[in-house]
Amino acid sequence: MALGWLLFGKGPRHLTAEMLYEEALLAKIPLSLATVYNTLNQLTGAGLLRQVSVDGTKTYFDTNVTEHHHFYLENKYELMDIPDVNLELSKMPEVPEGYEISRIDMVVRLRKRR
Amino acid sequence: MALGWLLFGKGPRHLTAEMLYEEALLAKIPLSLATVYNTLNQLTGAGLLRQVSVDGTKTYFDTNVTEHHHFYLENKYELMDIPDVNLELSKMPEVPEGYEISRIDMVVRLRKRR
DNA sequence: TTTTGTGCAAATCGTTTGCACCGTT
DNA sequence: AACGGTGCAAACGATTTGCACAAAA
Repeated sequence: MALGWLLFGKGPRHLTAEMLYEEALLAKIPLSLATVYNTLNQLTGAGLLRQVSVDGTKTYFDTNVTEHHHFYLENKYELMDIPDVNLELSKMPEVPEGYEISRIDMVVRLRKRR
Repeated sequence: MALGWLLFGKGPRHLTAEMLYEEALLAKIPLSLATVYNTLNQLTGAGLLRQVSVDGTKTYFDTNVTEHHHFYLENKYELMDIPDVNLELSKMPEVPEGYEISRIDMVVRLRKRR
């Protein structure tokens, strides 16, 4: 419950288990990292969170479960929703026989311009 | 060297460190998993392989380093290049101030049609 | 007393690192 | 004798699991 408030209490967010764990400690909610993981997984299973995989290390959880894509700021290791809704594919790839699309994950990786 | 032959000896491939390790053992090339990882990382650094992150667990390495996207067969945990080259974005999202696009990773997740 | 829910210590698993070994200069 | 390259045992970090404890039935 307490984690739910932290997660959904202030707008859309992208966080890792570690980040939420730190927030919980700051908010004087005593729990272990394992509990944070288990909670995040349960919420994901219930369709309240969406997992976003960016680079194989940390897993991000997104409180925005609508269909959308992400910017990844490589310098800050930070995710942002891509605001432009009508960013669309001009042409869907033809899907192999016997399969259907389950989800499209797009990550636009951004680096600081020098 | 031996790993190079396995990797590039027979067409474009998508494999994990573990998969290449198994192949090496079958080919009677005695080495450790750590060596496979180190070799894959060196080849990636040299621009001969491309890392593809699909779901946060295993990391895939792709021998095709040209710009392209992937299908992910969820039932077989298998990657495929998306053949249709002209799968393009109709509209590039406007990138936040001070940033430029470093790379776009798109994974179209496929499930078996029932 | 049994059953159900909750939290976490310890285990697991993919990956990286420090260092020992060996051939070369 | 010093140097450079190679391979791997052991360490590491993110995540999962089995189980102990507690509250409810």
